[in-house]
Amino acid sequence: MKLSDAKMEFAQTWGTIGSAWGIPRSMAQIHALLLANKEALSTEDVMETLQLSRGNVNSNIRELINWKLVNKVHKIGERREFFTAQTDIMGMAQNIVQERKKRELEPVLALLEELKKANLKGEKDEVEHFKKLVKDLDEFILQLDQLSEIWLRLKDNFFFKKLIKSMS
Amino acid sequence: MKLSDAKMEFAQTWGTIGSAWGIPRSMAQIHALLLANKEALSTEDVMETLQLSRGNVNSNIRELINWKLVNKVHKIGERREFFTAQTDIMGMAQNIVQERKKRELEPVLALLEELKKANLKGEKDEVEHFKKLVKDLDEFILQLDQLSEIWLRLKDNFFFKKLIKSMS
DNA sequence: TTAAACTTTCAATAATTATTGAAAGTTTAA
DNA sequence: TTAAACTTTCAATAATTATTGAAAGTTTAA
Repeated sequence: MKLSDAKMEFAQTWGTIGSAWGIPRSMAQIHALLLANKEALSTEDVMETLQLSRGNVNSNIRELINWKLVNKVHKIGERREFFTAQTDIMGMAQNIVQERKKRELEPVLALLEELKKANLKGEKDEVEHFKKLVKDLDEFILQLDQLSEIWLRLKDNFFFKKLIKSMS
Repeated sequence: MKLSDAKMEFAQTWGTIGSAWGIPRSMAQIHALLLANKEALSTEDVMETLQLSRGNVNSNIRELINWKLVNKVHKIGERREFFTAQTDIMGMAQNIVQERKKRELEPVLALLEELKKANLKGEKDEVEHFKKLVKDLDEFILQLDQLSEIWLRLKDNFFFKKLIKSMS
């Protein structure tokens, strides 16, 4: 199998998975392509390989940079910019989790806060049920936060890793 | 604030969050509505409250049942079926994780397996880089599995919870 | 059986989201 | 300065995904 074919297949699959998780297909593809290449690529390289338009590649790369998944690289003697993906996979996952937390967890927390404060008018049983739901969701999100702490530890704490394993 | 308004707002927000995570908006809305209601609701109830068509509500409820997030309820003396959401939030999260694992993790594993076996032809450095990527992703997925183990423990192991906390 | 009550399916359509690519903007070298 | 090299923007359009609702299917009670 040719390396370039392997790269393409990887980019394709990554794209499909990504779009199942609400990440734009071409953003995921570009990310995969940069992950798969040791050398930094230019916008033009990416356009050609993945058959995407300039605008698309340009804005998706910028978005990937926002997510801290991709870095700019300056090559001496070259005008245009090149890009590489963060190769530390655990760090990558960390960044994705952080970004999504910021984007999606915060609105939920705001809503829960509002609903907790509200003085709800309605049938007693139903009000109780709803209040419990809000409380449970709040606890749930707290646990998510705890879990992301563990995740951070797993990344670089070998002892902790072993501990987890031994408890399984 | 009227309880019914709180419910609607909750359903709306849940729908928005859901769709950011690749879950169809109306599926998430229906789920939220059922979560918010103590009493089981009929297809008709949901249609009316969320202003959705019969077909939409019907198939999304079936999908929610597939995900084990919603249960059928038979009311005596009633022909039609009623539905409630699983109220155990941790169990709910568990089910969501499991379902997505099945749907999206498995295809990645299959791809990685294939790429690991492949005899890649190409420039040495680049091949090495790519092989490392495949290996790293494999390890990463292993860790995700471990994490889901921890998640299971967090759900009902108070001691373990404390342990984690004490290490923070 | 039958017919009313209810559920499911699925082709047509609407709504949303991603993509294009030309034009405008910016940077650099000379 | 200028003009070539490069990047960014954004309105138009394409592609995808969700939704509708009527028709077909199924179940139940009598």
